[in-house]
Amino acid sequence: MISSRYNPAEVENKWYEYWTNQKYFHSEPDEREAFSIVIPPPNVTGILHMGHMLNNTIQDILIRKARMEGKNACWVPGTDHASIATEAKVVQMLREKGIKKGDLTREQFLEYAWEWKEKYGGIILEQLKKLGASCDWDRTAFTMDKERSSAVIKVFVDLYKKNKLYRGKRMINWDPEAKTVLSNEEVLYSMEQSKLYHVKYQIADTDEFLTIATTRPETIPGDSAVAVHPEDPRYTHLAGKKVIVPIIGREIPIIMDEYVDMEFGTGALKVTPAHDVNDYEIGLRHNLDIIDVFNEDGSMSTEATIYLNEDRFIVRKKFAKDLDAAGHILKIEDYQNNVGRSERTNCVIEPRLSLQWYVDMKSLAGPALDAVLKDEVEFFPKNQKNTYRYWMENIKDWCISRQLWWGHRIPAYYYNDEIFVAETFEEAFEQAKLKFPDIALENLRQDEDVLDTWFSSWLWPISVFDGFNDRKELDYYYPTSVLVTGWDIIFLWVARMIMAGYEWEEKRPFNQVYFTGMVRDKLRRKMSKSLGNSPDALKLIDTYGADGVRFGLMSCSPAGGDLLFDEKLVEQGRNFSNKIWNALRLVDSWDVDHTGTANAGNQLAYNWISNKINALAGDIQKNFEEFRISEAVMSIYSFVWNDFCSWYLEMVKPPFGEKIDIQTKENSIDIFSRITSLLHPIMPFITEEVWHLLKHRSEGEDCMLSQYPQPAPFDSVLLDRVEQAKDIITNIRDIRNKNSIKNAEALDVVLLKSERANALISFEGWTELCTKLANLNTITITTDENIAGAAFISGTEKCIVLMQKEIDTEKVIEEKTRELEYQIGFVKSVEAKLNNERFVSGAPATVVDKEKAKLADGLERVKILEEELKRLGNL
RNA sequence: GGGAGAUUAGCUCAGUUGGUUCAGAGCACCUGCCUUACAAGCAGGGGGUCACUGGUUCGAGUCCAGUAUUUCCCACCA
Repeated sequence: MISSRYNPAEVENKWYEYWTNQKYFHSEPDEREAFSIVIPPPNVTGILHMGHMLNNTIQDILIRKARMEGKNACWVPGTDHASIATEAKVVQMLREKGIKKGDLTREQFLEYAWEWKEKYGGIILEQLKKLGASCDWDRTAFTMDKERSSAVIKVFVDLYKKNKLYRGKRMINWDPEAKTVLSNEEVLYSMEQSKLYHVKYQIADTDEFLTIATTRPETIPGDSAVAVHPEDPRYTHLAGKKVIVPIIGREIPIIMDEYVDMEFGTGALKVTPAHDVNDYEIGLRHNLDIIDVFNEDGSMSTEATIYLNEDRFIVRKKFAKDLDAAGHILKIEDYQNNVGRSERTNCVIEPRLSLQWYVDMKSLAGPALDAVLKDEVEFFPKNQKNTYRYWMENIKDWCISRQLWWGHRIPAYYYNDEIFVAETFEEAFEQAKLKFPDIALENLRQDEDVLDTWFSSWLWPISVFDGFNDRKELDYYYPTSVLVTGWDIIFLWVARMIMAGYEWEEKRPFNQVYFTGMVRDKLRRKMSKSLGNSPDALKLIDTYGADGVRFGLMSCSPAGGDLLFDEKLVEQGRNFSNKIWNALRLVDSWDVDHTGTANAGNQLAYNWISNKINALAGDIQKNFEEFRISEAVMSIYSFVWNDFCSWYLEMVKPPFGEKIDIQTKENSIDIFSRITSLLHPIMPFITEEVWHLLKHRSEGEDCMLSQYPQPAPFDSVLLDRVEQAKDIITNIRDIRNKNSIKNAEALDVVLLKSERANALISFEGWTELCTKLANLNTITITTDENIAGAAFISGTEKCIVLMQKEIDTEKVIEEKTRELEYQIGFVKSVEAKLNNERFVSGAPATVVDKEKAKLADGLERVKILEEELKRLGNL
């Protein structure tokens, strides 16, 4: 007995457990074609959010479909150690326990971190299971596990040997909260409201003042010069003079540099080489002192000489007050400027001079750029190619060292000023001994820093198959088939993976990249914790079922475009599940007449839906090829709801209390099964359940292993004929509605005699369908053009519904008149076109023929309408 | 400052190579229905000068130019 209501939670748990027990998600290399996807590894600290759900639903759809198409589908799951984010979490956790990171040794800290990872690191993967993700869980990888770590170390050593890695002292982005350097890609800029302070500097040995404008008065103690433009007439007389740094009292030179914009502020710029990229450049040109006024946590350093150890933003206010009190502030303006913040800690970035490791990216970019431009790696949507191209052509070196503990420790070892790079300490020591035979073991020191998280991520498509150690799996699964990810990490991750792929495999890492958009709320705001507009993913699954959520997300997610999430979408998904469930209940409830055969109507219905599903499979295939997944989803939705439920099932449904012939029942189960297969990748759970409830299946004969329906030839004439039947039925229903005729009241319908009408009515099964769905006594042909009743045109056939009672002719006349006007207009426009010599000679013959046919049809309709109006006495 | 998109129904979006029966879908809306699969439903229906202006063409939602509005990316002037 099938329950009257679908219970997603129960069904979903049951099937997920079954699938995993059967090892259906597991893949091993074999003779079949491989279809592989590597998951964008979520942060080990992460919990499932809408972005993950969208992203992973798409991957699961692609993987399940490929699996059903007979490919050896392998979806590799895993997590990312997320260096900064995780370390921040662990530090916070320790703080709550009253432990300071600074009081721990590296080893002690890492012990806590691993403990934390073991405890919380698997949560997000468990959540993915709730969504139905058919990952090969036996392959679950972690960017810091043995194989992945080994890949990272090997690659570092390899790059160093190839001279594509170097250590350099440069201005970098410093995150004072995490106390580490960040790459440019990890800094997010946004316009923020701030103040522009106009500060007066006294010119040494005079009573004159020079006014500069700055947003950062707290860096004044770090000033090394004041710069003006060499051609600025206001200041040329100051060449060679000095100014006194307010309050601090140091004398610094006035320098001339073309970098200065005369139009901005006062045209005078304070130069703080330690704390601004441009100032640093100026400093180099003029040989200025570098005075670093901040500690690594963003508090004032001893070099600042003031407000020692107080935070930079507090000092900004205090120092501004001091300046004002001393008469140095001319004015303070409101000002919008672009502030860079750490992607992970959201802390304002401090430019800082520092010694770090870099990858020479120009040496890697070439093949990776070509690959995308030539569509060797295909981007969907295409326009992301431009973004990629621009970045690759202007690529900057990648700063990969991080002043953290959680991550891959850099395999660089130092002795005196010498660097030794090797996979192990022992190897490094051997190298060192060659150069310094007397070196003591304890004097060789490993670099304290770890590598950027992305330094392991960029190897992911190779390293998940342990490709740096064993080629067996890699040769089979690599290149992976498609990467599904957000465009926001195109530089951080996608571009670098492509570079790594060509550098170490000389092959693309994936054939295609599908970029998903951001999930936003319906007001287009980003989903965020602070706005509270991000729905709880698991709660959504609880409420609407994983299938409902998957459907909702997919029904409205244009490629590359943002998804404006509205709970209505998943509600529609749940309703769809319900619809399918009820269709199952209907089919299941049919008692079978074993002796009967399908009547002409049922036979036609089956032929029709069967042809229709062939056509549908073609559309779906095409849509998938272009990653138009939401279109594929909606076309199935519409097919199931409209064609299958509203039309097909109504066509064949036996009258209450009657049995159905065995043939039609089996046909219906056959169609329903094909539907569940088509729908399975999108809604895996309910389809599996329905598949098994439709009929008895042998052991292991499951929907997720069934064959995905492939495009097949279809009879378009048949489809047209049934469309016409549907049109007639709809028209009759409309007449019922407009004239308040109960459905129970059977009607008689006549078609005006014509060749086509004759053909129609003799079309096998056609009259049965009309009779059943419109509840007719009869549908016949007449030659009597003046027969009374409610008339309508279907195609070019005039149909008349014979009425028992008088109809409201006024409304009908109005309607018909409007339609006539439209048809006359239409005919005129077609005639005009056909009378246009240039059209007839210029347009292709097929187009002209089409127009002629249109004209003929149009004239026919005009004729019918005119006659009808004449009959109604209004012409 | 440089670049890439977008603008079609109340909302979110399709609309492939220009062909008019090509103005579409879902949701929302309106009307009538608790008709034994389904009110999480059924049947029917009404909504659009395709941002604006010009151009190319026999023909433009579709191609070109300009304008307006807007989103995003990159760079960045303190």
